[in-house]
Amino acid sequence: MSEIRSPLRSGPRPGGRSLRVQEAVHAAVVALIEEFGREGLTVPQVAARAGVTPSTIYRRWSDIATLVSDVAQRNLRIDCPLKPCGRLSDDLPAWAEMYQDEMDSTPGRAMVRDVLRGWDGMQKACPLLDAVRPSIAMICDASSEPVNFDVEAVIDAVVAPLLTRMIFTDAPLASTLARDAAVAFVERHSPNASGSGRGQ
Amino acid sequence: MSEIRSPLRSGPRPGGRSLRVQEAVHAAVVALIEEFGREGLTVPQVAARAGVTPSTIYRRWSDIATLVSDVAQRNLRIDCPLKPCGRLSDDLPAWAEMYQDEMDSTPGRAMVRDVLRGWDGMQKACPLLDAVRPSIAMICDASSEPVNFDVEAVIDAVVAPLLTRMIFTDAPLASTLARDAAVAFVERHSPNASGSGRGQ
DNA sequence: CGTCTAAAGCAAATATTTTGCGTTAGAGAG
DNA sequence: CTCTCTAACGCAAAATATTTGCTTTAGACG
Repeated sequence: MSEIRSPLRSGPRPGGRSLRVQEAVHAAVVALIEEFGREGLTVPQVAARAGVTPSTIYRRWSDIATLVSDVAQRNLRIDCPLKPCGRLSDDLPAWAEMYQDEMDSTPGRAMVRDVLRGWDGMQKACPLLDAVRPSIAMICDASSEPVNFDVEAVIDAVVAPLLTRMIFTDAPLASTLARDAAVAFVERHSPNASGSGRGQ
Repeated sequence: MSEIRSPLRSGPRPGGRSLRVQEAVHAAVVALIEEFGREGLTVPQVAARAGVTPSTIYRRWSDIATLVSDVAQRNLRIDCPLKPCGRLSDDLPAWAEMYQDEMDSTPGRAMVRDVLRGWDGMQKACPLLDAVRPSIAMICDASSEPVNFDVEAVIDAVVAPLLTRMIFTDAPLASTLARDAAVAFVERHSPNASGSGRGQ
């Protein structure tokens, strides 16, 4: 198999001009948000900065919320610069803490907000969970002991409470919220768990 | 202490005209959404139906997303028509199933979407969790056995995974998702739990 | 190199949002 | 009860944003 010329194959006219326009528009959104903030960002502004006409943007993204949501998704890159040591009771809590720090920050929250503004209520809001699975899987794979749970269980136990409380709670999150959840989760699934224990 | 005359005390001019305007506007939003759907709903439309001028709406709510979000919050009334029998292993899963049915329905999802559109990323998106706590507390109170967990733990274990997967997942939810989570949760906290077991 | 078309440009037509200023309802004092 | 005072509303003009019909262009494919 020789190399594929076009890197994308989604739309009918993927390469060339369309791509350039998309990149220019995305770059303009990033630049303008960084410069003036998300508030008051308008399509004509973005169009001017990107060097395209507003109608181009309206036809492709329909409105500013969708566009910003699109950009936010592209830029969600919570890479996991984590070197698993092989012990789940260390690795999972460490990752959880890092993840919380990323998400519960000004840019993290802004990303979630922007992405959610473009959500239609039916299809998923964004590949946020997809972005997280590889990190969790990597940690599980690195475990020296057998793992008796799957990635989805980790999402339910540590990611879900974090996101839910970020979005639907007023008070600032306890800084160890995700870490604690991860610790409890690992404890619960360790082979020599004592059972019942205390709540939470 | 004698009775307070004004039922509201938030704004500087709470009763009378302001209140009438707010009610008319809210009613107009509800009616128009029911009639034509959320798509394409505009401030001028709402204003016309409510019998007020657009500028009134703009000054009070700033934009249609905020207004719709506001309305959605007022109408979130997931009442719990549930008669606890006193056994957590029955009551909690039953409630969880009912809750999922409410939330993962067309109107439920629309409500969450609308509410989230108005979220600013910092303060909580809506009192969704507050609305849920009383139901859980009622079930716990009705339990004939001692309860060794708190309401927040239930939110983390059953509500959070449900909401997170509704929002950040593509595939339709398993209809027993919340129920299963509740069953596992109760099991985990039952006095005679066997411990480790298999994950999820 | 020529054809064919999705996507971009352009500009006129609409629709919306913003704003300044006059008006009104209703709370509170006397 | 009447008077005063002001937050919130109405109105209309101005400023912006959005939609739309038609033309032009880039680039995929034969």
